[in-house]
Amino acid sequence: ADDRLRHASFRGLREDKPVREIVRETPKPATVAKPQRRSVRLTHPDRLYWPDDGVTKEGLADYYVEIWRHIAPFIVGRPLALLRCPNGVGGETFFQKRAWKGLDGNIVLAKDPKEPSEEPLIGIRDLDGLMGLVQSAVLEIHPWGSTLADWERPDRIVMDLDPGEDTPWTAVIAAAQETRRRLEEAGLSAFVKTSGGKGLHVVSPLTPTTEWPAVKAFTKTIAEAMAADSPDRFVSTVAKAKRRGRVLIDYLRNQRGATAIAAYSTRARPGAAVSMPLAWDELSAGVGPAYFTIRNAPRRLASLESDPWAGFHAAAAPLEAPKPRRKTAA
DNA sequence: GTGTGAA
DNA sequence: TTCACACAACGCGAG
DNA sequence: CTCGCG
Ligand SMILES: [Mn+2]
Ligand SMILES: [Mn+2]
Repeated sequence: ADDRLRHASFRGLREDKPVREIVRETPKPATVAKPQRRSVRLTHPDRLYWPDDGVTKEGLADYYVEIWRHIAPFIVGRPLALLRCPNGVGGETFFQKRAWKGLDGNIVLAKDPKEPSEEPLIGIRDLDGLMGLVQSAVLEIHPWGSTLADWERPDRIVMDLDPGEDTPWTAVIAAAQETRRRLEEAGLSAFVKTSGGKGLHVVSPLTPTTEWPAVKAFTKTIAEAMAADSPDRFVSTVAKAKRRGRVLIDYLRNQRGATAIAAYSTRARPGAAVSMPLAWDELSAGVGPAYFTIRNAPRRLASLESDPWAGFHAAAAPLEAPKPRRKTAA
């Protein structure tokens, strides 16, 4: 069913070239009952949150109900930073990390043990919580890398790969592969997703055994090594001036309190893209960072033989103290 | 999107 | 009752 | 210290 209008004026549209298995024709028989949207009522369900794309508030809720089982492990039980856009993309937007007056009852308060006198942070427990976020006009969900069960020991690393101006997409793919190599060399597994914006994220699941400062130091070492080994391809500092033609290896997502866009979260930009987990062999010129959207993501997930990130949580490994490179005799 | 307080 | 208005992050690294 | 950054 081809629904809702697409503005003909929206240029830069991907001409849905079928990319191998990325989005399959025949959906798998859908048998599992979808979780129903329950107690949370949406005000203004027909309000356009992505006006250029014809996506409404209710469309956003439908998307999250549909992909709930995929997104849940990445957003439940963690402090969340939120990007809210009550008037949709194009209207005023603001980040919010602390509880507010009148927040939905399904959104939980989480007092940061490191700042007992501050307002609590925000979390969710279940689909109703996510629906509460939708009702609050949350268009982007940015979780911490650690959980409410263990604030100080992250259970994932994110290497955020951002192309500079004039950096070809193939260079971002190469950066992801190089990042993967180095993470695996350290005994970790590495998974890749589009960011829904301009780049890629390489994500490693961790067993939460190492505290933030050591985790950050580890990721900084990787970023700086990459920049040192290929100064023409990579930079590890955020200053934009030096990025042209290169890829920023942004390791600073890996600090206490820092966040990165969640897998499957929508982005508050024209196009209604989402951050989409991929298999490594799906990386290609034809699948850009914003290829997957609210519209085509559910189709992809319903038709995939196997979720490329199915093994994500089982693949968690401890971050070992960096081994001495090789022991030199004597 | 929501609570507040003035009109 | 209506409506204008305020409010909703913040820490880090570079220079 | 201010500024840019995400
Ligand atoms: Mn970044
Ligand atoms: Mn990025």
